Amino acid sequence: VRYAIDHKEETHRIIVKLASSRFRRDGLAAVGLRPLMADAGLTHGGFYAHFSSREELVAEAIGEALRETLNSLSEAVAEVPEGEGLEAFINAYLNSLHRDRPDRGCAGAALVEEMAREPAEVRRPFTEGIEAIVSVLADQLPPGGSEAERMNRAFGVFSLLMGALQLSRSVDDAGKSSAILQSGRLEALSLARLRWS
Amino acid sequence: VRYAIDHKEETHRIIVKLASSRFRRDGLAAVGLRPLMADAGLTHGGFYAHFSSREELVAEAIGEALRETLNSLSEAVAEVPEGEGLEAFINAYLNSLHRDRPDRGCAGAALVEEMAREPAEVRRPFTEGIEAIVSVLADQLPPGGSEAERMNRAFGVFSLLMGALQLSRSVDDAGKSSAILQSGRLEALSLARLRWS
DNA sequence: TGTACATCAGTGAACGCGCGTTCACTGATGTAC
DNA sequence: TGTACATCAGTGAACGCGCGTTCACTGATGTAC
Repeated sequence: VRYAIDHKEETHRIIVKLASSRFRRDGLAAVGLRPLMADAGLTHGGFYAHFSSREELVAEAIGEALRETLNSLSEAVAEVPEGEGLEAFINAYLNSLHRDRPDRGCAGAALVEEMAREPAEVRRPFTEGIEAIVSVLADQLPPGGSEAERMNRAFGVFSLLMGALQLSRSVDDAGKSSAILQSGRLEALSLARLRWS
Repeated sequence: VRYAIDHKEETHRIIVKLASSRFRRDGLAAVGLRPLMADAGLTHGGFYAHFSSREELVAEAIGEALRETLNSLSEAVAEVPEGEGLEAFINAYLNSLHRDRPDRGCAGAALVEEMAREPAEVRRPFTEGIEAIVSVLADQLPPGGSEAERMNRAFGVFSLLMGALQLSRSVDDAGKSSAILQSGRLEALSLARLRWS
């Protein structure tokens, strides 16, 4: 079969996007190449025309997932008037829709544990993606503080948001899950608004 | 072979303890029953004399892991004078030793993502274990606030600690990892000491 | 214009491997007589 | 006291299955002549 000039690039892009969703939904370990390629409308043998190994796909998919999250959080912040970006960020991150759709959500919350066991090739795009997201949050903090202080606080608030989202997904009771989301938003906001020391 | 009366119970206990370490270190998915039983000095066939399925082991091991963490955090708090329990808890949770030994550490930080995909049988002991740990933290908060407010704040602080520990394990740079631990301790302490509204 | 050929994204059988689970069997000891 | 037997935690071969990876092959199209 002879294809259009950009056909292969397009296929590559589709596989990465699909993988970034599957990895977030099922975890890195649970995604097989055969079902993945089948979902993309292909057979498994073609995989190695696009990637040298499964690990290369993981690295690309992590980057893609965090880029999506960065974009959607940046949009949520950009949509509201000056000064309301902090609440917009927190509300966009910690809500029941994000809890229920990990496949479209933050790859940090979905994959951070598995990242700890991955080689540098995979951890690098992860680290960069997380830092970019935390930087957006740092920009929404109240004025004041040094750049380092602002990043430290943003990392703290982001850790809280990520941890609370994970707990809301894992707890064995719908009421407890909602309570974690709601109190998480309040506590994150309180910490983010703490005066600079 | 005929064994001592409590021999089987002892073997059962050893398998659960070993599994709780392996699960935390390698993730639920990566632990096979054959290597696990071999580590316990047994062959894989004997597994089903102790557990009806792998899932039953997972549920028991989660409970065991969280009980260990509860005990070690309770001890850390009990060792210091009245009023210093909060700092003791935070410092015991967010440090480089805990970061580097997930197999002996908090099962929340190590397994919360995988819990989200497990059946109720496994999520129940997880939820109970996390609540017990958060209760210990709530008891260390400064006086004031309703019981609900205290638990909400404790959940916020614990989310921060857990998220920061995970990020410190996943980031691709030793300096960044240390910075996350240190700023995490400070931010967690600031949030925990916020006056009650 | 018509024909032969090169291209190359994608196909699918095959590789060795480890997985969870089942089950007929082992064999050292305590018990019954 | 001596012998036959029941117990049962643990053994290890076997089951079907999906995994990541390799590789000889396909076949519709664009290009060369």
